Amino acid sequence: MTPEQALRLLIIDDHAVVREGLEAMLGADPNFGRIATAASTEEALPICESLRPRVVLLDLRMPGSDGFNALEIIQQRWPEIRVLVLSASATAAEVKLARRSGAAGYLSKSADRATLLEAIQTVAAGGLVFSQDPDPCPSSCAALSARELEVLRHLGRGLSREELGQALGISAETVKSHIKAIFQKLGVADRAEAIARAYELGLLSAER
Amino acid sequence: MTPEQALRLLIIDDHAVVREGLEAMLGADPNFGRIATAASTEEALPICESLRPRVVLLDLRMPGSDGFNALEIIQQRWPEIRVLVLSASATAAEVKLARRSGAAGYLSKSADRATLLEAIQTVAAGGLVFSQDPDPCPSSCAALSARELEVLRHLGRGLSREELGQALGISAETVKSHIKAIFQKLGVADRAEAIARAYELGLLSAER
DNA sequence: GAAGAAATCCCCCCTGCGGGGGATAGGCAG
DNA sequence: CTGCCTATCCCCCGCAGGGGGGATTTCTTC
Repeated sequence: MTPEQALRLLIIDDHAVVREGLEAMLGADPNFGRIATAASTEEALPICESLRPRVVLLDLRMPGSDGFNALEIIQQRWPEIRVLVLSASATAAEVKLARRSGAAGYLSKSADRATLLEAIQTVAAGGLVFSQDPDPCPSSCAALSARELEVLRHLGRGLSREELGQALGISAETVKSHIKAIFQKLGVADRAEAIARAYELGLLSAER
Repeated sequence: MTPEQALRLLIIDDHAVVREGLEAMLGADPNFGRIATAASTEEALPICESLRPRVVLLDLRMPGSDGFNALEIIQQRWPEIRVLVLSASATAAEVKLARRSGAAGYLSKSADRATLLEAIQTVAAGGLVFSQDPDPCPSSCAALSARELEVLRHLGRGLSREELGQALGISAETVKSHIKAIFQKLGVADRAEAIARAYELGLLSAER
């Protein structure tokens, strides 16, 4: 493989162990050229500009700036960059969202080395890697509407219907309707269970 | 360093990336002897028996069997093994619990290579590593008691006070007391906010 | 042994929550 | 044009949830 064909790679992950680990794993492979690392979105953008990596390995769960944020920015500025999302937990909703946001692939960190290498090659070649969908949604997994998701987030902040209505500029009764719909779609009975389910499904994320 | 002094190590983490990553990082260091890896508690125990590692690197967040589970079992069977806990998020409550469960150290995955190596050396030497507490708890971060944590988990399942009381074999009034204490310690106003805060603090985990 | 925390149980009170039943308007697809 | 979905708003009603007071026992910790 000539140097021109060497695959330039950027790893974005806030965990040093994962960064150095991936670097060590992939650096040994002759297929890869320069491998750069970044611990945050802010750090990553200038590197994208200068290095112009073919593939970016991106961790979605990062404190501060959301991983989705980075994904969208990168896809907007450099559409030719192939983003392979690495995530600790593969929620169906997250995979879907990542796909829609322009990711070329989605891989669990539980994936072994061979799977990872193959996935990188695939996305570098222009392919998609959204193989395994362990789909944690049992049935009737109707997606929440944007409004409902917004209401859900406010529920997690402990707002009452009245407060929530003021926050969104709608009446408390409307809030009630949304909450009712949320309960039905998530198959839960009260707010607490709704929040728990939302975290399990990845609709809400712990890292903020 | 003679072979007898070489530090035998066991890495327990369900993420292949982290496992191979750590192995690659540490394998290069001449201080270490054999390095074994395990993806689960079940896998780890026989390795502990045969390898008798001086240090175990343990990821607390593992699906299926809880990381704490592994920690307690290892400390009970092989008290001489030094367990260094590696976790994605360093919650004060988790650090405390790990310490009480017999861990020799607690390190965030965000720690850099040098910090990690130093931490391993320290715990291997019999020292403790509970250095940095970036303490995500702003103030009055009293740790939840075991009972309160149990109540909290049931809250996330949508149980009423009465149901929860029956589940735990106590009266609904006692449940109320526990919930009250939880609200106070977490600084929240209702169940939904409590669940959200619990996920943010890592008291509850999306991986189950 | 005193102090403290944790776990258990009890009282009153009142507000907000959630279930049930609606209605109206807009948008988008068939 | 006729559904279908979403978002918006309204009513009644009963009870669980949460705030405010307590109390007792056990256990650890100093």
